[in-house]
This record gives sequence, structure tokens and C-alpha cells, in this order.
Amino acid sequence: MPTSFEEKIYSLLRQVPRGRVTTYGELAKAAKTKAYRAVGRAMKSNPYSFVRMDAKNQNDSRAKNPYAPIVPCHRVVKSNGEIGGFAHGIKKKIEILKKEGVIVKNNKVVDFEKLLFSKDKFK
DNA sequence: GTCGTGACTAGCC
DNA sequence: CGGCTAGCCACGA
Repeated sequence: MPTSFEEKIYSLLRQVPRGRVTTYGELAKAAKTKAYRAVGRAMKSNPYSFVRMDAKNQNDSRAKNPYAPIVPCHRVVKSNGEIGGFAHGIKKKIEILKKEGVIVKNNKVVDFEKLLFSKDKFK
């Protein structure tokens, strides 16, 4: 079970559309906390981060995109645009992002500032 | 209750 | 650019 803190982070993170990215810092601010690190921690320990590689139910909208975790933790990057970490491996994270239209070069998001989903865009 | 750990950040050298 | 430091916070042992 996610804690209330994690719930908050996840609900915020789910607002990030595909093709966009956000940062640990932005999430923290949006959640009105300074727990940058705790945000990262929530990612690695969240039970919903698992990527569905094999959606059986084709009616499931998530089935169209094999990389559709309930919580899109791959859309979270570091504040300077670098990729950061990922439970399934940095490489995989980059792949997924690329699939969604986010180009990553030298471990950094291209046009990071443009793609950034800043805190005032959260509800 | 305390302690260590970390997918972080910002500042300094 | 790389490396180190001090803050930061939640969580599990």
C-alpha cells in the first residue's frame, strides 16, 4: 500500500502527459514539500512503477503502449535535464521516453526546458 | 526511538 | 567538467 505521501506524488505524476517530462524538484514543489529525495524514493519503491510488457487485455488502453506503467516514473528526470535513475535501467528509460517522443542525448533530455511540466501546470 | 540510505538539489572549489 | 558538502525527507531495519 502506498503511503499518503506516495499517493500524492503518484497523482501528480500521472498528470504528466506522454511526451513531456517533469523533475523530482517540480513534483516536490507541487506537493508542497521539499522532500526531493523522498520523491525519488517513492519512485523506486512504488508498486505501480512496473512496466507492463505484456498487456493481455487488448481493450486495455494501456495495451496499445507496452510501456505504460500506471505511474509514469520514466517521465521524471533530474532538475538539470539529466535522466537520473530508473529501476529497469537507464537505457530502458531512454527507450521509453524516445518512444513517447522525448529525445535523450548524452544522458540529457533534448529541449528539456520546453518539455518540462512545471509545477504551475499541475492542478 | 534512532540510524542509515537514497531514481535529489544547490552551492562552492 | 568533476568532486565534495550540506540540506532535505520518507521509510525500513
